[in-house]
Amino acid sequence: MELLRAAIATLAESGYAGASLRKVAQRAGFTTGAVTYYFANKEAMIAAVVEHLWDEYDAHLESIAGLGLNRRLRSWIAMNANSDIVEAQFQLLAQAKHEPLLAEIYERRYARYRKRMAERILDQQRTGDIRSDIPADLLADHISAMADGWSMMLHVEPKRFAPRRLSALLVGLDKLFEP
Amino acid sequence: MELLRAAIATLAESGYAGASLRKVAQRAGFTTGAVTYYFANKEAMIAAVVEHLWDEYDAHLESIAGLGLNRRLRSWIAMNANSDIVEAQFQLLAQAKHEPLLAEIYERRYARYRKRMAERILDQQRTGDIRSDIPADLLADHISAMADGWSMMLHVEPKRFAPRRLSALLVGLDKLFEP
Amino acid sequence: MELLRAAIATLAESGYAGASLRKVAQRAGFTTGAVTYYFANKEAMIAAVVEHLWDEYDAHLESIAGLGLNRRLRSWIAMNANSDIVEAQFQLLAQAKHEPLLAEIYERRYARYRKRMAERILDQQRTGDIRSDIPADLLADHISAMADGWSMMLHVEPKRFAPRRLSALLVGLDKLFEP
Amino acid sequence: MELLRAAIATLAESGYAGASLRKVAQRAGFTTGAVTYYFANKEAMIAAVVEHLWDEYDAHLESIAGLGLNRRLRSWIAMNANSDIVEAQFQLLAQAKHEPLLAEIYERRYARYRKRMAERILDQQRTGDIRSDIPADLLADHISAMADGWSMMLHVEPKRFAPRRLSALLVGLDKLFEP
DNA sequence: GATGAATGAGCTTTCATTCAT
DNA sequence: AATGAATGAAAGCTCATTCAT
Repeated sequence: MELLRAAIATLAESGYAGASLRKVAQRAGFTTGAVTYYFANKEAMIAAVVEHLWDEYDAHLESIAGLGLNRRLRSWIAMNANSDIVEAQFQLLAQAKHEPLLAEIYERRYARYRKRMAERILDQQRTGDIRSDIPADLLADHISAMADGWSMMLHVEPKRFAPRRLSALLVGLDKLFEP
Repeated sequence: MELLRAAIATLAESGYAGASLRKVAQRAGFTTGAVTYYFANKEAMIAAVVEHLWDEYDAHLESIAGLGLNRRLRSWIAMNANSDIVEAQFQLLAQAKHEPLLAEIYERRYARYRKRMAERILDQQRTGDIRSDIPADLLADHISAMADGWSMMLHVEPKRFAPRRLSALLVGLDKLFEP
Repeated sequence: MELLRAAIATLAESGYAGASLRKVAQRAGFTTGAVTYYFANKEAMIAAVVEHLWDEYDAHLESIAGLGLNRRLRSWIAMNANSDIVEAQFQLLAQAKHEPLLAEIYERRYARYRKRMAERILDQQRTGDIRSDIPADLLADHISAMADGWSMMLHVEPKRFAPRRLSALLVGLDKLFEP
Repeated sequence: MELLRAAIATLAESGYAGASLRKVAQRAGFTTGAVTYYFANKEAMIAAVVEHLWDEYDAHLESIAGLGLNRRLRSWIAMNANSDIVEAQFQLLAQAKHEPLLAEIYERRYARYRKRMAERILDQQRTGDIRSDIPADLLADHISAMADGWSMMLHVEPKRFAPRRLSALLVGLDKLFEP
């Protein structure tokens, strides 16, 4: 829906504290009343946004599932830079710790996300693309933590992700995880 | 100062959006007016909090500088679980993207923090405790990203950091970084 | 609108410094939020009040345009005494020097007001009711300054405007301006 | 005293609504506490300021008492433009209507001021410099009203007081009041 | 004689929410 | 299906005032 997209853009642009219903509605071309017409209240809208974000996130990851780790990371970084998805996710995650409803959603979907990643890594361990001396679920945890950390810093320390530096980081990663 | 401590606790408890001057003042046993007496405005208070947080964070890292990577990570995770420092940092970092003043502070102090970590890793590469086929500054980046990612998820997915699981993760880490 | 009327009454009663949105809203039977619903902010409300005041002021002057100078002044003084218009104007004028937006409105409307007055005086110069040895625009300036001065003092020195004294002042005025 | 001077300058610069004790104290190089040390409260300070302003105003008028009407007005206009006295007076007068203590002071000193002006005009009527067909006290009222009106508009409509226009206005005035 | 810490009331403004239409 | 008027609570902030030192 239009409103969800507007909410994501607003979250990415203004942060959670700055994402008022007013702003969201205005960006979508509605009045504030419309938002509370479609959603019971703000919390409900935010919850819908989170689910929607995860759907989009999962879809993107699915679309690059066949690629190698390095390629996947590059594609993921491109999404970070060019879409509001990850930034909005980050803002909502920061809020999730103080809203049980959000926390529940994140716990559930994050677990599923990491399970899939573990499966993918297991595949690559079988084909010999990734080291096998560490269980796949642990590696999935290591990698997703690193990804979270980078997405967290992307807009605060942009220099850290300049193309050349980024390549070096990914080369390093390859070495860390190669058999 | 009392107010800084109260601000950190409030940030950790209520998040950035919920950390009003009123709440901070009340927790410290002051009235709202006292906060604006000591700080020109909220932005100034937040900036003071950030600097203070980094001072404490740095002090803690300094105190465990001599230990091995594994020990350092364990101590760092203990701090995450038992102190408000990291949670408050996370809340402020989420806001930093939308407040240039904060962003500037984070950029400066984060760079310094990662530089020190790289020096420490270089030491351990020389003593043969850490693999040397990847430059120390890249490894510092990998590790700090992972640390950021974990601190980000600590309160949302507590199960991910149950003692047994945590040990496994750290064993995995050791393997990733050992020569 | 109700709010504009309430604002004018509040300005007249409490002065600019004492005319809070709270008071205005309360007098109009609204909550404070209603004021900021109709006006973007206080400055916008004040600007709307000023334009409204001038509209009413102009309408009154128009309604007495056909009368002689003496009659016009008497009618104008009656308005001063019985309506909040002039007192509110005075309060806002005092503030205009420190708010460019207000200053601009006053400059524009005052110029128009004095231009009309000059036209009226020119008419009376042609009919021989007012002396012609001084240009009409200068006389308009003299008279409007006097009117401003009196409206300024009306509520501070009420004795100065007791009926008998007032008549004497107007007789004097007639002599000053008669051919 | 330093504080009185600072208060006058602040009133002229920021208007009554903007003249906080903070600003006054700061301009005088004191702390806010010092103001309430010297004066019982804000009202008392304002009252002291008003008396001081009148003293200075009277002193200035005394110093030009011997000059002709036209000269006196020119000197008075110069004071308006170059000193804070008249502007501060104006701001306080606007407030006087809502503070009985101020109103009382203004009533008393304004009466005295106009009495002296009437005496001076009487002198000039005797020497034949001013028309005698209107009683001096009425003329004093007419002139002081005009002066009030001009001082009120000086900073709002500066164009109205450009040198050339001003001269024309004063020539007109001379004609109005000449025998 | 003057400061500096602190208060508490009040200010403008923003916001989520309600509800008649 | 959606608007627009209005609310009421809470926010950041300013201010006059108090008082121990």
